[in-house]
Amino acid sequence: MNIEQKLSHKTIEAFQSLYGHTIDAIAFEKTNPIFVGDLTLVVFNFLKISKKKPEETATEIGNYLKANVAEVSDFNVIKGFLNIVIADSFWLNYFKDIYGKPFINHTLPENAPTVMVEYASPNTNKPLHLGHVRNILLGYSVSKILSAAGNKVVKTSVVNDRGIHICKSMIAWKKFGNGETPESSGMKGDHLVGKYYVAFDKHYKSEIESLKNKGIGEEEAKANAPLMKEAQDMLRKWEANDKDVRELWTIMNGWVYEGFAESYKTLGVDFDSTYYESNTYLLGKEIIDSGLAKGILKTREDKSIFIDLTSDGLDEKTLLRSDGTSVYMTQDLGTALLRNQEVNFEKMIYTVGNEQDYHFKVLFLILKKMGYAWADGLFHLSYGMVELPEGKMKSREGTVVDADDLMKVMIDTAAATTKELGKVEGLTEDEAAHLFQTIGLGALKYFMLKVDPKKKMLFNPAESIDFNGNTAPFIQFNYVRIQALLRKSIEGWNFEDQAIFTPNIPLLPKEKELIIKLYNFNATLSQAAAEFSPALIANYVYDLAKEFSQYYHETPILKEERKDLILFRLQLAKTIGIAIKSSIGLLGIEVPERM
RNA sequence: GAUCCCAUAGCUCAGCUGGAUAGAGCAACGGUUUUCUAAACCGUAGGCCUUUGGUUCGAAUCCAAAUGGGAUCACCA
Repeated sequence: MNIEQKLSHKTIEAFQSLYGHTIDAIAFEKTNPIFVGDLTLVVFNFLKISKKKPEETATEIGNYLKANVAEVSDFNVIKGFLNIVIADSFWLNYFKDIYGKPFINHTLPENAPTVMVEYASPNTNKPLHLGHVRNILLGYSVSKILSAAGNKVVKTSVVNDRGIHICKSMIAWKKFGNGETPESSGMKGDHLVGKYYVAFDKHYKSEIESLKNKGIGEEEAKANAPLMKEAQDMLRKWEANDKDVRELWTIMNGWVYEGFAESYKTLGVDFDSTYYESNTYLLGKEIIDSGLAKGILKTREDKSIFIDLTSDGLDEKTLLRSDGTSVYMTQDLGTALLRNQEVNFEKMIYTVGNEQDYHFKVLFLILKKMGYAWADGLFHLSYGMVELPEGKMKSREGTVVDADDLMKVMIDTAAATTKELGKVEGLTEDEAAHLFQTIGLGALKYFMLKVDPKKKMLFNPAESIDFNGNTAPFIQFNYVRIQALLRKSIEGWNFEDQAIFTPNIPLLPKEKELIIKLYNFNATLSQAAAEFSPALIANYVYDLAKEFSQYYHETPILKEERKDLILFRLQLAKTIGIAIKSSIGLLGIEVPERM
């Protein structure tokens, strides 16, 4: 039982004993820093029960708690606010309990619930871009958070490897590629395929123009341009399993996968499973049949099948076209069912942009209406678009901010800044490269994850590569500073061997604050897991690092004269280091040992 | 036309399960180092929390409407 629960419990007891009234729940909140105290109870709501003035009620409760709860050392009352002071010895004992223990328990209990997290979900006709980066970082971080919170997490991805888009790249490559390969060109595979996607677009547009010059209307020109005809023809051949088309498709997708793998590796993310739409696009018929049998789905006169959601405030949604082929929704229904059969998840998180809010609302509703119990565990982790400042980064037709370019810029900037600060001395080339990557990617990841997922975010290239203030490098720097402190201390004496704890040392206000921050780790983790929000972790770890930074400046540690204080401060610093590493690790960010 | 999301300092964002004087970072200005590594710390300045109404002892926070911004409403994915 934690201290809040104990206090709540005792407060309920107090109401019973003082006023003969039973209350269900009591919530303490953090005391506003401008007042003395750690936890505060607002008593306005209970005046009807006490039938006394706010001050009087608060004082009576305060007296009861002070007398009956050992940890309560004092209290004060201001208007209807009862501020409770928790004894330093409680915090010191708490610190003693957690010292040397990991913040995150990596061994899961037998009965840990299984959660599937989907993210990335790229198309195979072009490289990853800025939008994918936010998606991937969010999904990966949520996976880590859920895992740390005691779930068995299965990271998964759906690859959109079929359709007109990849046929466009294939056609363009056949016509203009002259057999170019990643090996022959030295280009990353996904970029090579993307290049032909852009080439298709360019030639397609000029075809449209020339048709329009012949007096053909825009719509007709778009539909009848020879290149588009060829792409559509290729898609039909693909669906008919044409040997040549399938072969080229396999080769070009293979290039893209190699490219993606490299990007994922640099980004430091991975997956436990991958679903390919070429395998799943026909799924969902099973659900359709069962839905028809249950009378949930209906057939129109033209044989198309739909579900009527108008009573739920939504529209009619078609699930099978009149020619019997399936649509996006059908495929998602089928994939959800397949995944549930395969991994038997309790929760399934879809990391997909908010432009698909409606799609997922409908998807989940249909599955619920179909009676699948697991449909209640489905969640759309919806995130806002990444916007760019106007006029920037739009120079190249057909490309937005490329993920690989972006990572390179971040790493290069980290290298330049590190060198400028003269911090590369004594590092081997490999060590330096790893450091630049840790800092550069850390900055990028933190920049994207510190913002509430559902909000759209502005990506300003100039500001995002800032390494000062509320950034990952600042947090990493504080971790590094702690490590330096620990290294220095070992030269003089081994504090580890003297882990004798003195619970009656004087605790500085900042030290108490830091211990409370450590104490809050578990609550923050639970909340982040419940809300699927890496931003909460980002805020937590920044606060912790900032508090430590202030503490470090105002408090001597190794220069302190009392040995027991040196010991305690080193132990505190060490524990904060572990907390920083654990927390920021939940964002997929590493910490260097030196920087 | 309908539905959904967003609106807090010049900029980027916290705070939103109602509480006491709304917080950070960046940018601006001024300080701190013969060092437990300054990618740091301290200070100054900067706010009608979009507007209007409602609920409440109490509203940035909850409700309603308005305004502004974004998204969605295919037998596309």
